Amino acid sequence: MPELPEVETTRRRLLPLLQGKRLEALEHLDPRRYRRTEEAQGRIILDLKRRGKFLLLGLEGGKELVVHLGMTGGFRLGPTPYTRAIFRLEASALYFHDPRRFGRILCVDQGDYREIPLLEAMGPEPLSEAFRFEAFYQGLRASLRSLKALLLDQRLVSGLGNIYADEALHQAGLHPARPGTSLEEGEARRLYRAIREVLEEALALGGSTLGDGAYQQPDGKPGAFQARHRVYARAGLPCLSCGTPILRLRLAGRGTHFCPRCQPFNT
DNA sequence: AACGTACCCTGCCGGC
DNA sequence: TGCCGGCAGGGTACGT
Repeated sequence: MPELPEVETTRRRLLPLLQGKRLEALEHLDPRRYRRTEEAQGRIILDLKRRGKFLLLGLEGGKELVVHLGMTGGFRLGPTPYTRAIFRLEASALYFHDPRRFGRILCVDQGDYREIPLLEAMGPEPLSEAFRFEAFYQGLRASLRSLKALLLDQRLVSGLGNIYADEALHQAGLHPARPGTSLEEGEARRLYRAIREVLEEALALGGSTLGDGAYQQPDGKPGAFQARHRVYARAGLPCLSCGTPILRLRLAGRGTHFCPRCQPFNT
């Protein structure tokens, strides 16, 4: 579920609750998904960073706790029927809520991501200076894969998931099935800009909360960006730009939404 | 190496 | 009403 805007919002809310606190215990009953957590126990939490959709808790003594929320993971201030792990702090606790159990927690030596190849291969942060148009364009041009698949891949650019990939492609006016090799420089430029704009706007609104409200912040607050979705989960509804019904197809194994008029395959 | 597909989990929703 | 298939925002493990 959570993509860059949701994970970054989570990081900002969590930081004041975690920084400088001692992680007295990390309780759970699932050593397969939450690995070596005992190595994190008893350590002071120094900082909380984000890389792509990963949260990175820096711990004293050179350890690091890597957290991925998966599709339905999130932190809560109190227990829920789907609490899978509990972070015990000195005078408080944080509850890791994850109905589908796709989330992962792993304690590593700081910066040692050999067990997490995706984190090692992670592309640049789209809202940072490290995201360079030239490298992005060359990466697109080098692949026959669809734009949708390339945006979800995390290696060309990090942090996009199904929602923001669809929204960025719509804003750029590009058909999600276009192969990377087919992009002209001006089209790639539009996509590059659209990615930054969509993510920035979503971040400013605290991300997206869909349907059952699976995603919310520790204090229970939902995001507000879902009201701004222009294609995602709008199959059959009129395009907000031109009125043509939004289409849905399966691409890179995921539901993909686009406007056939604003995002024609041929340019 | 680079693709696609199945799979991991659980809940919900629509159709019959 | 009840059941069943399909679907869901993430990533990985395979096969080709």
